[in-house]
Amino acid sequence: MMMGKEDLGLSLSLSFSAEKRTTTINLIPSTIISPSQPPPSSFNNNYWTTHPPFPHSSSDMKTEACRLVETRSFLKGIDVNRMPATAEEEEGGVSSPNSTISSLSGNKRSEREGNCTEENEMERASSRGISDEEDGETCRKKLRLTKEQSAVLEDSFKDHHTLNPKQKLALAKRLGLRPRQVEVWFQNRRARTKLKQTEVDCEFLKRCVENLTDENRRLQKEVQELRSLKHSPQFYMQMTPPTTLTMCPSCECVATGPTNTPVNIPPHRVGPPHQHHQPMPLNMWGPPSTPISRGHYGQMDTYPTLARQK
DNA sequence: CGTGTGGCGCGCCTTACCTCA
DNA sequence: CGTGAGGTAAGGCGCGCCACA
Repeated sequence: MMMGKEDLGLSLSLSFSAEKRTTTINLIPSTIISPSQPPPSSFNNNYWTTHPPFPHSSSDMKTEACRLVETRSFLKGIDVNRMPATAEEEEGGVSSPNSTISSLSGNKRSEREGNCTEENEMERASSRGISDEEDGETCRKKLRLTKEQSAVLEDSFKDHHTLNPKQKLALAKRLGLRPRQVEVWFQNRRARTKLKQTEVDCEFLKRCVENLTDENRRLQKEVQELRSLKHSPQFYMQMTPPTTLTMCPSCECVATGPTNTPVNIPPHRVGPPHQHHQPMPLNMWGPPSTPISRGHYGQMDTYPTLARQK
């Protein structure tokens, strides 16, 4: 259901061609995933192909690598995520497709606030060894997931980047978390993933810019050389007037004068006499009358019309 | 069948907390 | 021990989708 939105994001992300998108996507697993972490199976799934990149800070590149380090600290603290009392109640409410979370998010704010102020918070606070006084002051207490919880969530994330209510409930129950916590974790995880994707895409774009700049330089240099060649008298003397040159639009063979005798016939075109189409004038000194794709240019060392004259 | 409404999940941005150097 | 930076759980808000009246 969110795919539409994500697809929209994709179109917003980068104005890549489809090919480039593919290329970018292929870059991801090796760049994003920390060396100690195998690429998640979901990379082949759908996420990367449907999730767009956006420019963000570069700091998040470290996130994944830091995750392992960071989880160290999880074990240091007390397990603050014991199954809250309300979790069971929430599960009990799952009878409709909307289920728990729906009922939770139905009153999202009140639910969150309610959880914060009542027994959940009490339990969380007590599990962290926080006194009641502290607990009463602020309802927002940072909960750190344990290493095991994070690992399970990561595994689950590899399978699917979104959870349906049943999966969420099951996961929450398994981890001893509130469904809302699981939901939040997945939301944040998706955000982190997207951030990293953006980083990769930015790098890719940078390389593209560099390559294009280089190529632009090269082409300008080439134009310079050709211009100087053009003004060389020796060059003129060896040439028939450009206006007499014609090229068959079909086979692209160059013919000179009214005889239409093709010159410079490519080896692969040697064969039965070719019926040339209406010859088109070949202007050697200006740009091609019809745009030529980069790919076409890329196959040649120099400007196409001149290349044929060599 | 088109329309208004409420529920729900998500993305995005932000805040608050936590850990570490 | 204090402090700033970085990471992350969670809050808030808006949006789109869907079911239903």
